[in-house]
Parts: sequence; structure tokens; C-alpha cells
Amino acid sequence: MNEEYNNEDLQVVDEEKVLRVKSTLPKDELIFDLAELFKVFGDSTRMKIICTLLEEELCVGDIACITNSTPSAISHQLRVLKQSKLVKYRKDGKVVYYSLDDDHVKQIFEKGREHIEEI
Amino acid sequence: MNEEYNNEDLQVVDEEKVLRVKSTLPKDELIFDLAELFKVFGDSTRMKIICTLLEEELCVGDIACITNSTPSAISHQLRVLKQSKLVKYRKDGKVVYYSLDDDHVKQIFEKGREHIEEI
DNA sequence: TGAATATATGAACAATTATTCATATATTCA
DNA sequence: TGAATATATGAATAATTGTTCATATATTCA
Repeated sequence: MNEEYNNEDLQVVDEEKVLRVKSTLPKDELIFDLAELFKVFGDSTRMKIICTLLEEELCVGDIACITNSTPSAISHQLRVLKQSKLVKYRKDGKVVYYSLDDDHVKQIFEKGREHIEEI
Repeated sequence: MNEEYNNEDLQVVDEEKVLRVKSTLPKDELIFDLAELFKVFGDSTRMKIICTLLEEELCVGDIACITNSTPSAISHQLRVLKQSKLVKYRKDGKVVYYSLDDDHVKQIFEKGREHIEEI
């Protein structure tokens, strides 16, 4: 943000409107968290991982195989998905199985798909 | 993607599963488009713009004022939102009014908020 | 215990991108 | 017509980020 810029330079078209909308805005923190959440969906590799996990629980190696990626790249991205509470995991010996954490992922995915397909 | 890496190096844990999930994956193009769509939601400035437009139609200058940003930055980001068909606009003289293009934006926003707030 | 395997992770590099600044375009109105 | 205003946009810069590579950790099993 340009620290020099002062919005008072603007001739606001509708000052009342501006004040009203400003007062209804969610807290900056929520807006930031929402952006961070959608950022996680905003990468092809992670979106592919999500698509595989929509089907069933899978281990890292299998996800890598299905998505034509490397286990390392997948592991890095699973970490991101984990941090956003989008996936959970269970360990079984050497193998770590990942699955979607809750139904929001599927719902967000579906809403996105609806938007894409209705254009 | 590492072109050298060959997934045949992996000892796939469950080959049948891999083939089954692989066959149900959406086309690469849809996955890519979905990631591109969510990428648009994945920026604080754009998320703020979306929040303002959830309330009502607004012109560029008013959005800039409400979000404490510059008209230039807002205009750049509105372009991105426009390209994803998330916002539409109408001109009225010098002023351009932007609004959300359809209800998907609100729905995606709400699903995201639900996820955030239920953690 | 030691080799093999699955996954995780840190550092580096390359690519993407948001903002700024300068400027261009479009519109109004005196 | 020309000044003022609203918006748009291109280029440059700074910051973020995804992948790779090397390596570390954890687990199994011979």
C-alpha cells in the first residue's frame, strides 16, 4: 500500500454509501484468513490432491503416482493442506494415509465447479 | 515438474486403488480452471473488494476508499475479478459501477467463512 | 542391527504476481 | 474546446511461492 496516498484526495461519489459499507465489512483478520484459505485451493497441484482425496483416503506415494508428481512435491503440498485443516492423516507403519478433514472442502470444490461450468 | 522422475520408481501401495482414482479424476483443464478461480479469491485486496460488493454496487473510487487502497490498485484487481466473471460493471458517465456477477461468489465466500469459523 | 522403504523438510532457484508510478483514455461541464 | 475527474493500463520492482535436490527421520523386516 502506498503510504503517501491519501483517500481524501478522492471525491467520493457517495459518502454515505461508503460509510455504510465500511461499517459492515468483516474484520481484517477474517478477510485475511479467507484469502489464505482460498490461496490453498488456488494451485493446480493442491487442487489435484484434493480431487484424489474426494474419492478416498490415499497415501503420499499413491497421490504422487495418480497426479504424476513426486512424493516430495506432494508431501510439501500436503503440509500446506494440513495447516489449513483441509486434510487429516493417519499413520500405518511407514505409510501415512491422508483424507479430507471435513465436508467444507467438497462443498467449496463443488461451488467452484458450478461457477466454472456455468460460464 | 521433474521430467526425470519416473513414478515407476515408486512401489505403489495399492495399484488397483491408484487406477480407480486416476480414472475418476476430472480433466486437467477443469482442475486448472478451478485452481485459477480460487487463486482469484486468494488475495486480501480482492477478498476485500468482494466483501464490499457483497453489500452493494460500488464505483472504483468508493471501493478504494472503503478498502484503504488506491484507485489504481483496485482497478487492476477488478480487472482480474472481471476476467473470472466474478464481477460485472455498468458505466454511468465517468463512473463505472461494479457488482457481483452471480450468486456463486457469495456461496463460495460463505463456505469459506464456515470453514474458517468452525476451526 | 542394518538395509530398504515411505515420508518429511530445508535451502535454492525460477516463476508468478500485487503494488506503485507514470501515463493514457473517456467523460463531463464551464 | 479545454480543464477536471474517473478509470484503465503498461512497466518496473519487490515479495511470495512451488518444485527440485539433497538429506533427515521413521518404520519394517531380514
